[in-house]
Amino acid sequence: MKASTDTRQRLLDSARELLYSRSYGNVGVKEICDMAGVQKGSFYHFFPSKQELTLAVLDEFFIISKQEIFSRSFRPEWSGMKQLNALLENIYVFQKGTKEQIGKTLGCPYGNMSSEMSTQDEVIRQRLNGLLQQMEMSLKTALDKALHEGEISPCNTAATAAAMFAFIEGLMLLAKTRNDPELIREIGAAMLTIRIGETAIS
Amino acid sequence: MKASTDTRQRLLDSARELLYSRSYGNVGVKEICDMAGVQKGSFYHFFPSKQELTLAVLDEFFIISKQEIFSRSFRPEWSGMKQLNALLENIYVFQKGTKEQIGKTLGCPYGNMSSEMSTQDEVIRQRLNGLLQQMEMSLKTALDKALHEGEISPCNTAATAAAMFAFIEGLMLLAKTRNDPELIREIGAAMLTIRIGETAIS
DNA sequence: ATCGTAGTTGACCGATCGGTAAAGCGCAAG
DNA sequence: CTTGCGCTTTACCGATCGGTCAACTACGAT
Repeated sequence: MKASTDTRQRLLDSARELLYSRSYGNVGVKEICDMAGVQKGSFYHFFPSKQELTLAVLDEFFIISKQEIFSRSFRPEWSGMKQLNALLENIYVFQKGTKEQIGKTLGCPYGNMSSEMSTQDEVIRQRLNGLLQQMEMSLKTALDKALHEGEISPCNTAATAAAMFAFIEGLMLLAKTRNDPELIREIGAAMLTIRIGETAIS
Repeated sequence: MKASTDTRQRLLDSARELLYSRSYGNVGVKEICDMAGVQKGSFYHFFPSKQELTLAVLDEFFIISKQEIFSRSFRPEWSGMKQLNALLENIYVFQKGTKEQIGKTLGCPYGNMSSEMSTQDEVIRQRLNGLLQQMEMSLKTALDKALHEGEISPCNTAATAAAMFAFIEGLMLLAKTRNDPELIREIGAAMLTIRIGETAIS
């Protein structure tokens, strides 16, 4: 065939969609191949195993997340708090998008994968943990900015960022369970009230 | 055999352990039967399908949660805020227990199941949603108590309870991803700072 | 003593699982 | 023209999947 070089990419795309909308254990490589229009033997030419495919999907997801969510939220010209607000809004828009497209609120791809696989595949767990830490760091940077610009009073920004990130993950999980992205709008703003180690002066 | 009547219970116990420590899609009914010392045909005498077994496991998990976590947290003689603090502590103790026993932090059984199954099985999703709402209601009751006793200033307790619950779920998910229950201790207290609809007077 | 029934057993179903092997393809470099 | 190679195709592997089935056992009620 001539469609040669994009075969890997089509496999990646199909796998991303299927793994995100379903799960690791409930999606077979046969199904991924069918959606991509690729033979199974060809799959194993590009990926040595389902596990490696999953790691590649995770990495690609991270790139997409940065493009669609993070770069649209953490704009340098915005204040720290405005950045955090934008993050919530962009997450809402993303979740609402999938709901309108396929009728389902899918939640966080990393959180989903972690729930299922963290106890079963140590390599995947560590990859997930690394990606999650990077996102958490983005929150901390925004918080540091907010602190530096006087938007918030002094606190432990590292711990607060971790707590805010936990809140976001839980928020997406609950939105998925209710199959309703509006939950993000309804209670998302509570994230901004989270604080750890606040030195309550004045 | 003579072990007749407890066969169903042994199946339930095995399934609970396996589904919690692994996942739905990665645990087969054969494996559940083996652990329970039960023949597969016998399994289908008690449960019409893997789905029904899962629903039963969820219900039993809820009973256990109430015994091990909720009843030890929401003691009527305690103040609302003390109850919420106790909840965090009991969750920590529980997660730390599994880590010490099997070396892994398993997170929330409902959150795990929801992540994997909410998009694939509507019946399971609804059951999960119902259980989660009940737990959220417990938080609201504690918050109302705290408000009534003057521990906190007026706010939207229903929305605040939902936000606190989201935080807890995210907290357990992150602890699972890091495979470290200590995270619950490190940032768990942030839950108490969450507030929605606070009418900031004075 | 007999019958109904709850429970058990082990074989079996077609389908799918992740993964392998080998042969064949088009194409570019020699 | 030929060789080598990236890629594709097809058939296949043993294992497991969720679920079914009929035969069988043990026991309690009549």
